[in-house]
Amino acid sequence: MENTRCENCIVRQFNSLRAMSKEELKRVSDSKTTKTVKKGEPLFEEGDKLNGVYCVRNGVSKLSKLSPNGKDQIVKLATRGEVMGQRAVIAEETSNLSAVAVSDMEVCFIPKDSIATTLQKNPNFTMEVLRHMAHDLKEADDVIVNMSQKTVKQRIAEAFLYLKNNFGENNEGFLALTLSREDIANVVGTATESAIRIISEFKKKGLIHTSGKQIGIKDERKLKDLAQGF
Amino acid sequence: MENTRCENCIVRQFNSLRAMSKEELKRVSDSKTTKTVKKGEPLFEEGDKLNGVYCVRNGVSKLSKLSPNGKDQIVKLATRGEVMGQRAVIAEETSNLSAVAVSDMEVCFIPKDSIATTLQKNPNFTMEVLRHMAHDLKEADDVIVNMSQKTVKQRIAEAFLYLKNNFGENNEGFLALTLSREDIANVVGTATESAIRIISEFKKKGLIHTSGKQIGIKDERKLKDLAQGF
DNA sequence: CTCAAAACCTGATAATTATCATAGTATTGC
DNA sequence: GCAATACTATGATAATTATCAGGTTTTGAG
Repeated sequence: MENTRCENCIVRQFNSLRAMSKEELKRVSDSKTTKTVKKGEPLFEEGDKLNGVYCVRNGVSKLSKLSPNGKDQIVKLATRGEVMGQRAVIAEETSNLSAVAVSDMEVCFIPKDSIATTLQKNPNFTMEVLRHMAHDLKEADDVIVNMSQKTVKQRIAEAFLYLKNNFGENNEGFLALTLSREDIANVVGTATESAIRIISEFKKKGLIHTSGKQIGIKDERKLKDLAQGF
Repeated sequence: MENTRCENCIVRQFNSLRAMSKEELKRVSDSKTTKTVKKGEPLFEEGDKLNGVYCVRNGVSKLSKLSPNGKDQIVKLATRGEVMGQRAVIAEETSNLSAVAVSDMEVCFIPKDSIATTLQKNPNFTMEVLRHMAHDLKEADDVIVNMSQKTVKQRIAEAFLYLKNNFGENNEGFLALTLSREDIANVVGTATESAIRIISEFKKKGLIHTSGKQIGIKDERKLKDLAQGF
């Protein structure tokens, strides 16, 4: 694998690393390692002590947490440009989430030392990280409200719209990110069978079209209305 | 109202203001204003532009978000030492949450300027804020999992345990923080009637005792088991 | 290619939760 | 003190969601 320098990495534009100085970036670049992770493989597990953060260059990872009843709740999908493990490294705690690739990925592992020293010395960088975390926190609040106040049907409609907005569609009109039915159920927090049933219903009503695992949005207007509760 | 100086305020130990220098603290103290807020009164509303943060000296506030179906979801209860509005001020966004007092409160309003300048100049303070936000984010993840994977019964059991652990009991063995049934329902994300029904059931089973609005924990062991799903 | 495992799908049923209706019980303002 | 108002409580019922059980289809390893 060619070892692209962080200085030239486009992905950096999307995350807090853009607030680093040339020298800081150089140090990060020298200490980082690039890995490929196949779909289905874990990056880290809940409870792991993380020695650094993972910057996503390509692909998507699900961040999930095991609930006492044995089900996995997907809390977030991390894509190109996102930095995973930041929270745990900053709080100096073990990870509260597991990360598993849902598509083939290319990630850069950045040891925590180079992050920690920059955090102490470059207030711009620290502020940038802070802003990102503030954004994540707001999103988490939104998820809490959705989970507790919307029906499964509404949440699934919303999930499809989210997938379209964040990962786009391929040239056949299907969502570019294909999740298994089980993963969809774990995003919205329901039983796999319930998710499948609602997907079938959406298909029957002409809101979506499917082909195997693939799902495409057919009537975005109606899906949006449904997500809002009409 | 006597205007206690931040320098001497014990509450400061619990939040990020403890990372401020003497001079910074002095500036904050000079610019802050102290307010009392009666139970039921709002501190700010969802969508408000906040010109500063609120540091809780006494009392408790609910932080909630209106869902499209018209129900209010309580996302967090902020108590002594907590700083409200931090997220919005840092992200330079309007507040995504409303804050309403659930008991009589005493809060200090700190204009954002004195916060912002300290954020830029004192990396220790920024890091401290970052650590607090990292903690909040983890808690939010936990709430998401609870909301989506646990039953209403489990969530109510958990809420009572949470109230005991975080706000304690009075000398008659009741939870020190008394919430209305509606607020309990809004914490847990269910209909008020459902919450009341389950509270009655818990009482009948000897898990709790009640007197008017007041609730006391009687069998903590069983409540814990229930919250875990046994 | 083949076949076993995994994923998907549907039906029947049970459990959970929301909604509506109604009545009792506190609280509060005048 | 009393009426208006808000809060608490419970029943009846409907809607939502989970679970179990069975198929079918897809996938991937050998």
